[in-house]
Amino acid sequence: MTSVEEPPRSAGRVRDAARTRAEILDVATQEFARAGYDGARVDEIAARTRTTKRMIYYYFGGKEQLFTAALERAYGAIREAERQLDVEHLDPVAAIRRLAEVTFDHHERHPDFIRLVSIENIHGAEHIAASGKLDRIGSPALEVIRRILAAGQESGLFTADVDAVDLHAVISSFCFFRVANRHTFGVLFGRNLVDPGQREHYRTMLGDMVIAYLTADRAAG
Amino acid sequence: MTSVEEPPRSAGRVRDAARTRAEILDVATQEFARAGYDGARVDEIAARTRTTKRMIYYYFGGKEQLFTAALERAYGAIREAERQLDVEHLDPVAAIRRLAEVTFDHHERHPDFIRLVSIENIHGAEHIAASGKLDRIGSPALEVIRRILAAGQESGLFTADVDAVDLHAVISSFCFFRVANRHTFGVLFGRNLVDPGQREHYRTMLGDMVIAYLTADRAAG
Amino acid sequence: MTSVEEPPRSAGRVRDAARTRAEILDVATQEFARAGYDGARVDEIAARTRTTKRMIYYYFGGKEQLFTAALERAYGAIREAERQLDVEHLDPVAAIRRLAEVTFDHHERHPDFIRLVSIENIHGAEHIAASGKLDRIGSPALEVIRRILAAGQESGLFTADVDAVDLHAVISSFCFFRVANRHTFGVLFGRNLVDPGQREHYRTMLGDMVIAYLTADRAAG
Amino acid sequence: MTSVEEPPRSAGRVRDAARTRAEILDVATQEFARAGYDGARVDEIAARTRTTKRMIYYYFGGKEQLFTAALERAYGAIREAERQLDVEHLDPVAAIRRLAEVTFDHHERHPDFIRLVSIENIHGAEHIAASGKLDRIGSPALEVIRRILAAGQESGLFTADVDAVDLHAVISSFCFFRVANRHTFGVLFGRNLVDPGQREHYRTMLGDMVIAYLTADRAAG
DNA sequence: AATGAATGAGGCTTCATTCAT
DNA sequence: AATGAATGAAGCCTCATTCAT
Repeated sequence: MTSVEEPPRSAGRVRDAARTRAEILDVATQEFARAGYDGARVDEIAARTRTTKRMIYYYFGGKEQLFTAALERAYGAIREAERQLDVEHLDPVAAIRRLAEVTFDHHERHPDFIRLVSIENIHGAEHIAASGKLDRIGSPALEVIRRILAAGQESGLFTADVDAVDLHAVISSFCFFRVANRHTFGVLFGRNLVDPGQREHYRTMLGDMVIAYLTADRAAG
Repeated sequence: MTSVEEPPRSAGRVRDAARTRAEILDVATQEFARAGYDGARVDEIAARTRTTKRMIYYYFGGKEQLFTAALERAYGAIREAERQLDVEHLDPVAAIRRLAEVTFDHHERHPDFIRLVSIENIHGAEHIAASGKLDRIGSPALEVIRRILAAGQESGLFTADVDAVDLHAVISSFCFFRVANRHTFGVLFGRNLVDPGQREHYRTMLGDMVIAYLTADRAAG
Repeated sequence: MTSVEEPPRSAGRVRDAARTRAEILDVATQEFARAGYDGARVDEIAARTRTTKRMIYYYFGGKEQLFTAALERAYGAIREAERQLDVEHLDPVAAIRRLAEVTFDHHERHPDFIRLVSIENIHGAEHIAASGKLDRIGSPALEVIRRILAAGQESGLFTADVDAVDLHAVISSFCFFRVANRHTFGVLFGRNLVDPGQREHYRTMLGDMVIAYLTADRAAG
Repeated sequence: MTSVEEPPRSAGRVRDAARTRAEILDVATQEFARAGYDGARVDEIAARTRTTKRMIYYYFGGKEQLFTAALERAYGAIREAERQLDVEHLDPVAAIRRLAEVTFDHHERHPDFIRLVSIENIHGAEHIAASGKLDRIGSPALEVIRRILAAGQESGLFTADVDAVDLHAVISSFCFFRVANRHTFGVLFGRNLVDPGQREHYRTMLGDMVIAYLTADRAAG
């Protein structure tokens, strides 16, 4: 009755360990995002987990390593999303728009990731600098951008002088700001940047802006 | 006995008090910017001041109020910079470019303000929401943008469908991201967004992009 | 009715602070002596004091500084005892015997001091080395020994080749060992070195030995 | 198939087990000596061993038993050294000097043993008291001392009233103090008691002192 | 108006040990 | 006989704040 498919006898524990690690990482991400690095409470993370505080230290070593692990996982997710990007069949304009939308959507869907990155910047990026996993990892999107820009510039559609990393920065800026600064922006200007009813508006606007920039006749400025 | 010319007897003290307040605020801004709200240490702020920790409580009430005061002062500075903005004599394109540059320059010059805003967003903008001084204060830039957009749209130079707040968000996004996320961006992509040698490049790029967006033929997208 | 003798109004607090410090030091000495540096519990020290654990950190800074302070006070006490030493009027033999007795008595009366010194040696004397108060403080007894030896050697009573520091080491050895190693010695040899009934015996023995050594004809060995 | 010459199948393991035990004991001795009983870390001991922490519990039961085992082995070594003592052919004076030298040399060569004994005394000798192996084991040296004293007293060379255990205490005092308290003594008096260049000096001094004491005319004191 | 002294509450971490095979 | 994974209990310390003039 026990099929060969079944995991070995110790699998239960092993799977539990992996699940526990993942659970800790989930809760830690939320807690760090909620209150910042120093504001986050290891006790609180433990309390919202099926394990104890002790286990956090057993699995991760400490608060700092836990934060780094949460950051690594979050960056892994966006890299994965970018890796899924399939724009080879699209013309340069559509491809860039698609790229902007994927970036937009990922930021929209992962506000905690955005907060983690904000927090990491408050701390001078010390954790990713020391991570080894993230140091100079770049972004799969970059290679895609490079290919699209080359194609667009070759075909004469795009202005020739745009750099891939700069373009990535421009796209990220808007996506990031819209999520990261939504609170102060909302209070200051009375406008909710992440209002679902405005999502399509901003998504289009970003694409429009990038395309306009890439196809503009610089002499016009 | 005391002529009207004479300052009141406590004037020296009063001026000292004002100076002390300002000094505390300076140091607090740096300390909060350095380590985030919870990472900042009241002891550290006091140590780097000519007063004692007790005085911080005497003048501001507590850590939270001190943070709010620092934030209020920082926002006051950028509003002041925007108020200096004199673009009435410029054509819409030049005016928008000028506005973008002023915003760019202010962000460049006040990285601590940027960090304070990042931190405030980590905390859901609770301090400015409760501030009274900042709540819905908006931005002097906004009125300027509205006027420029109206002129540009009327003259047919600008595409008709751009909103002033949205444009402000776009400009702020890039200026903010470049400073706020320079650490993670630097480590991840090996590129220093605030490299002085690239400052003019990015300043121009922002203007180009905004102008391109405003003058674009949307049908092109 | 309140006489001028009375302490100023803030004296109560000040005296309380001094008393509290002293009380903490008393209890800390006992606790460190009881269990060694790492075995000692800050919580336990606090519990046996009229203050809280927090006050220990307020007054001393931490466990390590508390240990150092206890050590400094204990060394201060023996130096004071040695400073009381008045042997100028005695002949060299009686003077040396008196010195040995004072040393013997101080060790006898301060077993906690002995333990503190044992503990400090386990830790490589790092605390006194860093103390500043104790570093190379030497001992008042040393100068006394030097004078006695000089007198004794000059008069021909003492063998000429004995060094003051060496003699101090010899005297201290026995006094220290008798107290510090009484537990293992007792279990191993079934003899209580600090048995009150044997105190005079050991006190005399030490003097006899030292005198014998100082007055011996080395050729005899 | 298995000849009688062959070790039993488990011999390899058994020998390994014995070697592992010895290795653990070596490292434990160093670690306890380094930091005291409570300062020593089971993790550290395990890390410096080819086994795991779990094995320490498997072989010894716990930290306390491990300390006891280390102590037992160290005491076994000095007892063995004393057992090697061959002074039957020497005259009483030479014999006593030889005994003092052997004790001196053993202390010199086993500073970790000295530290273990210091630590054990900090803890009231509770481990050796409970050991069974060490309780009232005395010292082989004692019997030797007794015989030498008897011979020396009988021949009139030695003063009659010296007890063997007392003499053992005197000799041990100096040997022990010189090693155990070298750190505080060094810092306090600026003199290194275990300076190799002074070894012979102190070795001779101890012998001189003991002989002087044993041969002295008590009336002199 | 200004301040030195004191403090309650909670933070992160690490220890020796045992569970479960 | 031997072991990898897990853990309860407690450790030291530091934080923002208030007491009491």
